[in-house]
Amino acid sequence: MANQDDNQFKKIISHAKEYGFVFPSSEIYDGLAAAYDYGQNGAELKNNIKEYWWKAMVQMHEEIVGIDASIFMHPATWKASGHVDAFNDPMIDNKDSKKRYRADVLIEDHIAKIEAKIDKEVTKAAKRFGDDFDKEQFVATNPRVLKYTGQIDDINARMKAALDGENLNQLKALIEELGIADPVSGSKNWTDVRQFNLMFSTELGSLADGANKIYLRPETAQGIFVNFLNVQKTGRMKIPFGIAQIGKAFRNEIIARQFIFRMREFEQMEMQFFVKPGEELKWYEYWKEKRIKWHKALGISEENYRFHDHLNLAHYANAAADIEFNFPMGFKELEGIHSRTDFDLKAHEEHSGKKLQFFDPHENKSYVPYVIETSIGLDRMFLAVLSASYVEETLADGSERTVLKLPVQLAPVKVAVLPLLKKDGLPEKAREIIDELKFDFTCQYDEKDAIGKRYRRQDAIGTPNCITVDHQTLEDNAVTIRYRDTAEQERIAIADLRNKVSDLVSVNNLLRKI
RNA sequence: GCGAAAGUAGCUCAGCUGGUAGAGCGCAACCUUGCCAAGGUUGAGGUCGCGGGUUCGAACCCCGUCUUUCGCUCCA
Repeated sequence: MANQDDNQFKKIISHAKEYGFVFPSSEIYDGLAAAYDYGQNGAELKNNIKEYWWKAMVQMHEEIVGIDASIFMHPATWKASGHVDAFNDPMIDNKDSKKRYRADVLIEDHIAKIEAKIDKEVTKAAKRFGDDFDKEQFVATNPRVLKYTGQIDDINARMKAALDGENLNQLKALIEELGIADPVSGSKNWTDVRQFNLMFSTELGSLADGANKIYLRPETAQGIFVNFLNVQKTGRMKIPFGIAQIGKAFRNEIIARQFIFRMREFEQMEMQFFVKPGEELKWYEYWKEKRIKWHKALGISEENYRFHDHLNLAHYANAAADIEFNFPMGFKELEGIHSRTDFDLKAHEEHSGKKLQFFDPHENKSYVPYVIETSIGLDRMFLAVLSASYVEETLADGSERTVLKLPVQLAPVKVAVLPLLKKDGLPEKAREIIDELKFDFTCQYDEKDAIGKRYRRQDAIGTPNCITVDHQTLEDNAVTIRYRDTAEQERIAIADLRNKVSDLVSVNNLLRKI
């Protein structure tokens, strides 16, 4: 099964390249790992996904507005958000098992073992002393326990010193000195400790003297939080309200893999919804519901989606769920809906010294709003749509075709206009039709090769409607419209084309379902 | 970063025990063609990933190197 899925994934990737959806980056220079470029059809599809999201979130909600924040942000932003510390993990590899660990976690696990020994002493003693047992006194006086607690304090102090001083050699020395072995292989054959900083840094200003180090944002959310006051004041926004944003983010992933699923440069579509404290879980449920509806409106088979509720919550969250999608490599996270409490705004208050609060006239008091975040990976959404649409099917006559059954509203090309023959004025008539339709739809003209071949070419890029001009068209101003999924045909007056196609492919159809 | 596999035309690949490149599809032009990957003619396109070595001679043998893909941590 895994093999077949793997195969399917490969086919989708090469189809994406062959038909101008996704190219490996800088390919003429042998490419750059895990960086990809969207081609002529990919860019259209991506834009259509963005449009669908933006309209569903911003246009359809009067209480939500959209912004477009800078990728560069003041370095203090990332102190406040916790990224400078939390995204700075010292890693170490075991050379025998090839497993990678966080160095501090290894040491903490070692400490936990010592703590377990203390517990054992306590349990033993409790048994021995019976009812008279005073645990606190025992722990404070028993020489063996004291020895253990002394060890723990010592290790903690040295680990803290090494981490604070970013002294990776000290960390490794500590691991070796404690005789920590890989839990998998039991081996003590370690590599050096290396720092994996998940944020990309660069220098602001042309002089790289090191004083002006800034980061490329690792998430778009902070651009929203730092503009909370600006938007609230200038837009006269009342709680509850939301701020939406689509934009690039950058993470120096150790392993960026699986096509466009995990890239170091990626695009997010995020919305932060500010609510009254105490009402966050109500809104959390509301947005979970809303967001899954957004997905399901696309008509992609529903068993491809599932919720995954987080049990272990991040320090800033009090509820979190992922919408997972059945990608070619299995169910993986596509979107996150998180109740982020007031963690971010509070942190920015502390670091900036500005009051990031909302004055509630009904309660006659100010408070820091709580935040519900919806955050979807645009590239992942693209991959979800693409992989769910890719179909190889056998037609009634036994011939095969590869067709992208994209949600028609997202298709890169909405209409292909094809003269049945490349003569007798049919091409001219086809051009006339395009010149009229191009104001409303992305169109493509094709006169090369036999008609069947042209249909298949359009199938391969997911064009929902093919319009064929024949000799009769010149007499009665009617054409044949052929539908992608069924290959069925219908005769229709040219004058009715615009409305007909619009009814079929308008994003409004999706928005009304949410 | 570590381990494994692979790099020949736009794509998929062939190329024998070393004798300096081929097929199918695709692409372009013309002819033919009345609706689901039709036929014909012609053409464009490759210093065989890169560097070195062995040899009279290397796509092929040897060494190195680069890149990509897949596994190991995390996440949108």
